[in-house]
Amino acid sequence: MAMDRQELAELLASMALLLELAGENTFKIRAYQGASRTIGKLTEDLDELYRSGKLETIKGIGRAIARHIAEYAETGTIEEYRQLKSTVAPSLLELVKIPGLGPKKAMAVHAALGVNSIGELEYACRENRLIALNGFGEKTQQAVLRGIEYMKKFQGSLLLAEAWPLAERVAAYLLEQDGLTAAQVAGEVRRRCPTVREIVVVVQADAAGLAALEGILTAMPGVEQVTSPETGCFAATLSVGISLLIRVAAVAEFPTALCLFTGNERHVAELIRLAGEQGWTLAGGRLVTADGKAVPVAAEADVYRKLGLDYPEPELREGQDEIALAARQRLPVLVQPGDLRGAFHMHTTYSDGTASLAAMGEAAATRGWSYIGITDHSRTAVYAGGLSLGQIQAQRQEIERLNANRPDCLILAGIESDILPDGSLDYPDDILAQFDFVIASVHSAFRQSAAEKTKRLKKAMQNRYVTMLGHPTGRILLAREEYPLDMPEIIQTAADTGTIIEINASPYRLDLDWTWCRVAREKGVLLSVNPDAHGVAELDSVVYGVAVARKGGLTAANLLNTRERPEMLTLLKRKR
DNA sequence: GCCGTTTTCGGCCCGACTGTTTTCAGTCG
Repeated sequence: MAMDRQELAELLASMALLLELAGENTFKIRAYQGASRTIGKLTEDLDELYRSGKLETIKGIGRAIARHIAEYAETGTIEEYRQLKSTVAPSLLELVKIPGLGPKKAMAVHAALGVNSIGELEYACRENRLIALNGFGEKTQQAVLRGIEYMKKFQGSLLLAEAWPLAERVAAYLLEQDGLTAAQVAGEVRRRCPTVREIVVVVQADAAGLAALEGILTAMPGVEQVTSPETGCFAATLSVGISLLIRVAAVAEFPTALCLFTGNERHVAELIRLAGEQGWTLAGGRLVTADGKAVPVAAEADVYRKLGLDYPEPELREGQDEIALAARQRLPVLVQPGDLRGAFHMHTTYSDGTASLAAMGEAAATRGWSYIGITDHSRTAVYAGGLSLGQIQAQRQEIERLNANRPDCLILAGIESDILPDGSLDYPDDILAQFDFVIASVHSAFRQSAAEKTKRLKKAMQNRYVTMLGHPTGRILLAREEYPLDMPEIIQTAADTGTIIEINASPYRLDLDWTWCRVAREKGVLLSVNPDAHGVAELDSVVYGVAVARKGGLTAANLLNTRERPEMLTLLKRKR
């Protein structure tokens, strides 16, 4: 059986963290970190290297780590990892997740104060006990408290990319049970919200199915504490930490119930108000006329039709202007994943990606794309292996070779250039001019004021070689707040300068947020759904970016990478 | 733990930022 290169890389990285928490020497830790990176980015066949006994020819892999890899190849695990894990206090692994608390400080509070959990750490802060420790002070204690607050805020939420497949699994599981004849995901997941607090599934059940449901849920893997707050409704906590809500509908009521449990509160209130205007009631899975007759509803779209509305896609049902648009037959025709002709913003083994340039091109072609834009990191991003001037040349030459051999998917040579604190880029214009396109992104000096940051981004967009603005707000969902920014002014500048704004489709970012998409659209700003892929599989993140675009009411015409190749190439050059 | 030799140990990778410090350690990207 072939080795899972990514899993092995993660295993080695975990060993590095465990060694750090075990107080091992820095250089040993670095060796494991380096080996992890090397394995993650390896382009040669790892199994072949193992079979031929050549693991140690890889730079950064010596005798000890080669032995670990061999063990992994044979057994799928590494014994020393298991031992390390058993010697390091599990609470330390919890504590290092707090932003601002690294391994050293986590070890200090654990060793000196006996802190064994995040809760205990918070208590110790409130008791003012951290400031007594060496290297700690008032500000560090405050920072730790802020970090804890921040973590708490995100407890009970999952990324869409985690919640979506989970919700679909729950629905599929329920559908297999006797007496349950339909099950569909509703709520935040169906609306494709970037983060999800509650999974909602609407099931259609007969009387027997309803009676059995509590037992079915209790027996479901990953479910804790099932309650039934009202008839036809079951609530549970999932072991992943978010809640699950099951809404039961009778056969004739399923489509209406699905509608009522998909839209957000404002959307549904608006529907109920519209029904009320004609003396009807909309509740409990039924639409009832003034004289008490149930309006027949065979599908969700019928609910809207009976109320005089076009069908709004679930993503739009956020109680913005979608009802008004639906009433005037003015809903946008939302972009779909199949509309994409290619993608920009992806990394290769030249910087911090895990797949080679050739592999990314191959993967794009198998997805039916007719172009991709490679953007490795620029030289300021030393931590991410940013490209030197020499590497830029080498990469361009390789791209030209690949393009000569593979005309179906054109590879464009781009760069993700860092926007420096003063708004200039980290290559001079004559270098930038050599790229087919440039994505400009912020990766440093996050703590500027809103005014400084806005000025910084505006200056970058005013550079004629900056084709796109990358992840505009810098947020990491459930981990890092977006930095303060005058977003309307940023969007206006994009419009004025012809800069394309990225919808970063990484499920950890989804940045630009969907709420700004409509503003961009109204200003005539072109957007691009960019996977920000660091490996082949992450190219499929575009699905999440398309979800953002759809939620923001965008059509295929609002996006760059829905265009056929010639038009796309023209648009890339329009600032130059 | 890895590397590279001037063959058997000594050095190993970056820069900004912050906070706790009198000269540096820890964290982060």
